[in-house]
This record gives sequence, structure tokens and C-alpha cells, in this order.
Amino acid sequence: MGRAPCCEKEGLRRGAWSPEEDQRLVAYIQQNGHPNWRALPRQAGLLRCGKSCRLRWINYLRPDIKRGNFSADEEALVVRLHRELGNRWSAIAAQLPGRTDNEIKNVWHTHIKKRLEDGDDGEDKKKPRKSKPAAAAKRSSAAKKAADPDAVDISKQQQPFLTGVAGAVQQREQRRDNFLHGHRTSRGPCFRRQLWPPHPPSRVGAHHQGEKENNLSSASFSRPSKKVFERWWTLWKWPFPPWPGTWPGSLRILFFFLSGDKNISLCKES
DNA sequence: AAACAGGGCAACCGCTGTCTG
DNA sequence: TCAGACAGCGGTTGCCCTGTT
Repeated sequence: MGRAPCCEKEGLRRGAWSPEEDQRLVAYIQQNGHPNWRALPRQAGLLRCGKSCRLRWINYLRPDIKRGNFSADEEALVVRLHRELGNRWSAIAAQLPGRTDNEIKNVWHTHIKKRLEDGDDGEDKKKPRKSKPAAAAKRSSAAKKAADPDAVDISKQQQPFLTGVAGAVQQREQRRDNFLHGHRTSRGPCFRRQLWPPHPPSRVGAHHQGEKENNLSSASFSRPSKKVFERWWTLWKWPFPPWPGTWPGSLRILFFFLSGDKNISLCKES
């Protein structure tokens, strides 16, 4: 089965994002969320591929991104998780709030891996990795300036704007993120079947209803379709994810099933 | 001061899994 | 059951920056 390209290649910008593009993307997501990445660039007036927009948002513009060097504790956690999970960067990222899978992957390949190869197990020695001062912060703006001589430093000019966006978007995403993080950030059926039902109904509902209606409120929770629920039931024989110790949360999921209440809190209990 | 090499990170690419109709 | 469409994942690449000679 062939696959259509994710976007028309002609006439689309590539490479480093300009501050103006960033601002457009953030403003659009603030207003509408991102129910459909493919349609987003057109609707937001961006000459970018939907995948590119998604990546930019997830890896750079998202308000809850933590910038700066990894602490020794974070690195140790990455080492330990990598030992347990392998190269499942998104699963590792799920355990490090504010860090993206891409960032963790880069840090692993550029710093941690080398240190481990040199005999440092990464857990005993709590020294932070050596860093080039402000290099990371410089890079993105420098790249933009290279692409656009009139570009300004995002870190100064846009941060207040982005911070303002943070509240609205974060609130909107929070409920869904807490519940879905484990699923969405995992890859492959094996992992999902170990930790989650194959199709958490909330994700299914959110994803597809959001696509159809293209509005943010519908991109939050919704009751799963009959078909989805039947498949889920067939695979698990039980409407709850089989997590030990999570039944209170699961009971809320049951309530969610029965009530279809979109406002129910589904935060996973720790 | 200039040239070069390597490091570091953002972005891209190709693929997979899962959905709906 | 199948085809088409989508989001998301991990691997890879390109380019800028920094340190060294």
C-alpha cells in the first residue's frame, strides 16, 4: 500500500524556522490547538510541511520545554532508563518532564554514550557533563539569523509571548497529556501491549474527532466509538488497563466510559 | 589570523501502528 | 478485510559553533 507524501514538496520552506514562523505557529495553536497537523500549516498560513510544524512545536515551541543542560540526576536517569528500555527515546522522555525525545537522543549520542564507553557508568559519578557555555542557546538564534538577517533572538523577543501562550495551551493539553503520555510517547505494539491497552479510547476519540471537527474542544476527551471499544474489549477482556495499583484511576475511566463526561479528570495516580 | 576538525543540536526522512469508511 | 490517511517514532543528516593547530 503506497503512502501519499505528507505534503507537497514544492513551494514549502525547509530548514531553520524564522521567528515569524514560530510566532504564527504558536499563535495558531494557542487559538485552535493542533487537531490536524496536516491541515495546520495551510490554516495557519505557514509554508511548511505538517510534520515540520509538529516537530517544531514538540521539540522547541511547546511551553513546557525545559531548556539548558541536563543535570547529573537527569543524565543518570537517562542512563538507567536506557538500560531498561533501550532506544525508546519517547518512553524515556516520558520520565523526564520538560525534555523531548529528540533532545534526549541527542544528549545520549553526543555525551552520555561516549562517557559510558569511556567507563563512566553515569550513575555513580554525579558530575554534570561538560558544556559549552550558552552554546545551545546561541545555536538556534544563530541559525535563524543566518537564514534571515533581520531575524531577532527568540529567547529574548518571543519568550514573553510564548510564556503567555503556555497557560492556555498547557491547561488545555494537561488533562489529556497526563492520561495519554505513556501511550502516545511509546512506540510499537509490543510496548503498548505491555503497558497500555492497544487503543486507549480517549486517544482515539480525541484524535479522530478532533480531525473531523477541527476544533479544540472536541479534541479533548470523547466517548470511544463502538467499534473501538469492541476491539479493546476483545483484546483485554476487561475495560480497564491492567496496571496494578491504578484501579482508582481506572474506575474514573469507567465512569468516563459510562458518562461520556469530557471534563472528568483522568490524571494517573502515582 | 586563518584553516581545519570535531562537537552539538535542530530538522528531516522513512517507517510503523492505528484509525475510519 | 482492505485501502487510504494520519500521528508519532527512531535514525540520520546538515549546518553552525567552538576549540585547536
